[in-house]
Amino acid sequence: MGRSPCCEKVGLKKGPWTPEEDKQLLAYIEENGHGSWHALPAKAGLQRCGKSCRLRWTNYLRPDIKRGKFSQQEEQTIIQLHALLGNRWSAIANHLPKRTDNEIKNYWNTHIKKRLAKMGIDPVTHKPNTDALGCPTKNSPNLSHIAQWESARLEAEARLVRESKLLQCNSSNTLKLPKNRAQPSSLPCLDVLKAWQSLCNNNNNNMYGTMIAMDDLESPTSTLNFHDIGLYKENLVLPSTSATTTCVPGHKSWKYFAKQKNPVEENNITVPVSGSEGGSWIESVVPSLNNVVVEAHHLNNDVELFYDDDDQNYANMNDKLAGDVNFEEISQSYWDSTLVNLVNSDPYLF
DNA sequence: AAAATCCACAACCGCCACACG
DNA sequence: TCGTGTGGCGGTTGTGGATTT
Repeated sequence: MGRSPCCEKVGLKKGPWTPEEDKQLLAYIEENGHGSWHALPAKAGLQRCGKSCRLRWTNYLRPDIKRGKFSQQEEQTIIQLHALLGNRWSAIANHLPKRTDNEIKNYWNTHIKKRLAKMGIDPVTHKPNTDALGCPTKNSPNLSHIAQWESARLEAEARLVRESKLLQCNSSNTLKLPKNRAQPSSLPCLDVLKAWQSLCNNNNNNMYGTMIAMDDLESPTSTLNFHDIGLYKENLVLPSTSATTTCVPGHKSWKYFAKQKNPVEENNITVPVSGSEGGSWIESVVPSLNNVVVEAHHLNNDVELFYDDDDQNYANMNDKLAGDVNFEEISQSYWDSTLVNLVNSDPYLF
C-alpha cells in the first residue's frame, strides 16, 4: 500500500550513482545475490534506499544488459510492439532480449515518438494523423515505408474487425480462465475462435496485421488482446521433442517447446486444427484481461505445448541458453545435441 | 566565448498488485 | 478480511553534455 517507506528516510543519498557505489553494489550482489532490496543497502554499506539500488541494478549494472544504439530491427520491433501493447514497457522489454523497459521507454520518448510524429503518424494510436475532416495532415502525404506499412495494417485491421463483428458471442462458450487472471465481464468468444482460425489458416506470414485486428475487436482499449499470438513467430523456432514437431498449420516455422505433462481438460475452447500432422491436436485459446494464452495438447503423446507471455517462458528459456543464442538461429542439430536435454532435465522452464 | 537551448538518458516519484502474517 | 511490506511499473524530472544563438 502506498509508497515504500524506505525512500522517505532522511540521510539517504539521491541522484547519480558514483563508480564507487556501483562497484559496491555490484560486488555485494555478485557475492550474495540481492535478496531483499529493502535490506540490501545496509548490508552492502550503501547510503541508498533499496528501491534506488534495485533500479540501478536492473537498469544499469545487471551483466545481461545490452547497451548502446538500438538496431533497426530492434526499433522496428519496438514500434510493432507498441502498436500492440501501448506503453507497457516491461512487456515490450520482454521481447527485446537484454534491453530494459526504462531504456526502451527512453528510446521511444526521445527518438521513435518524434520520428513517427514527423511522418504524420500519431505515436499513440499508430494511425495516420488527420485533420478535423478526416483528411491527411500536411505530413501525411509523404508517408515512409513504415507509414505505408501502418496503413496496410490498418486496412487489414478494419477488414478483420468487420468479419469478426459478423459473429456473435455464444454465451455457452464461457471460458474458464486460469487462476490469477482477471476475467473480463464479457468475452467475444467466437471472435476469439475466428481469430485463432484465421491465424492458423493464414499462409502468407502476414500475421501481424491479423493480430492487431483482433486487438481492437471491441474498442480501442479492449481488454482482449491477441498480441501474444504470433509475436513469437520469429522467436519460437525451437523444435519440440520426438514426433511432436507439428507446427501450427500455415506457419511451418513455428515449432514449439514441449514438456511431458498430462493432458489438461480445462480452460478450453477447443479448436481442432485441421491439417496438423501427428494426430490429436487441440488448440486452446484462453483470453484473459491482458493477453491470450495458447495451449496445444497432443493427446496421443501426452505432451503439452504451451506458451504464455505473462509467465515469461521465453525469458526463462533465454536465461537457460548458453551465450547469446538467438532463437532464430537454433538449428535442429543444436536442438538434438543440447536443448532437448536441457528441456527434459528442467521441468520449470515453463 | 558565453549564454541559451536542446537532447538523451539516468534516476526518482507515486501508484498498484501481491504476498504474508 | 485487513494491514503492512515489498517489488514492479509507467510517468516524470533532473542532470550533464552537445549544439545553437
